[in-house]
Amino acid sequence: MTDNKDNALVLENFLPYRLSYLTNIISHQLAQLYTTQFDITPHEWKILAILNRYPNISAADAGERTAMDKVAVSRAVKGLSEKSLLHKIFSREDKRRSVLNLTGQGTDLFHKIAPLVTDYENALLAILTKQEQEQLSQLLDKLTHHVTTEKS
Amino acid sequence: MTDNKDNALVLENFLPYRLSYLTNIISHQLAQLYTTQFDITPHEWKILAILNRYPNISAADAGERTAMDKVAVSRAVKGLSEKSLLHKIFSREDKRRSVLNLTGQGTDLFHKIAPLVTDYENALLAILTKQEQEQLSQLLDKLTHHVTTEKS
DNA sequence: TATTTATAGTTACAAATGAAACCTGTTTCA
DNA sequence: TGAAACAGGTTTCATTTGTAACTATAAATA
Repeated sequence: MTDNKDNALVLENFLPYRLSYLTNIISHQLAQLYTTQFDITPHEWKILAILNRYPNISAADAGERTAMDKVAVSRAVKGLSEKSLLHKIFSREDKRRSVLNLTGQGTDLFHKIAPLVTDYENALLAILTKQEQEQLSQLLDKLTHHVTTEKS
Repeated sequence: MTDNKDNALVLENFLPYRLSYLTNIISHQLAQLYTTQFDITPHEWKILAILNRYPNISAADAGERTAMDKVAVSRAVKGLSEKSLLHKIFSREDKRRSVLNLTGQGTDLFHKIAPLVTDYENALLAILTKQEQEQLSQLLDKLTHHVTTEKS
């Protein structure tokens, strides 16, 4: 597969670059939606969202589901906890393992932010046809599956 | 089991999240390809690639083409320069403006790294049909155009 | 049981990043 | 002209992030 003449590498046509360019803009715009109005970081928002969806999970579980590393999770949990947005205890069966839950305030905040980000997503999707949305979803699945299962 | 009546925000279905997840993995794998073997950062690699393609451009031009901010460009240029991979002069017409070029060593390094990253891209694309590759390209264009023209 | 190995989470330190201040040189325009 | 505004690039400083070391539990094994 190394049959390329390598000056075929043109950054603006290069798939990883194009993906990264798009993603960075979207992530930044999305973060703007809540960092400006609410005192919460993107990492904290992820944890807030995953705990709304899956209560009672551990920090490790949350990291698994959000693809965040454990240090980032630990810091986000600490931040949310200090703002009284989540409640942490340790499991009685396994005292190493945390059990995380949103507080009432945390749930309230989630419900304030969620419409903002879903509106943003909807605006994005609205420029695609139903068929294109489906294509995009399948392409992302296919690529994600590839890069997560392939080993170097 | 999935009690999510309040709204539709489910992280694992959320387009910006899925995009970001995929992109982060790809960026990381890609960086591994050259950071382990060569003493060069991702920012430096971007500048190396863009200068191979467009010699004699300024730092501002390079930033424009790579979507890097000027501080990141400045540091990458400094790093490459210290490794004798690029040569910087200032324009005679406008002494503020830099004129950047790869050195012989810089060009050599580019030609070592380029096949690695294009092979990676090809392996990614190989799991898609020609038609899917075309779809992906069009979808990225459409989304990118939308998020860059819409004012935030 | 005692010893080692592994897991969950935190902390410490170093490197990367971003925002703003800071040159220096160029343009604008009264 | 000459002050003000602007543009290209660099530096500074505070924040974020990632890697590795560390604490404490739990599981494996011998």
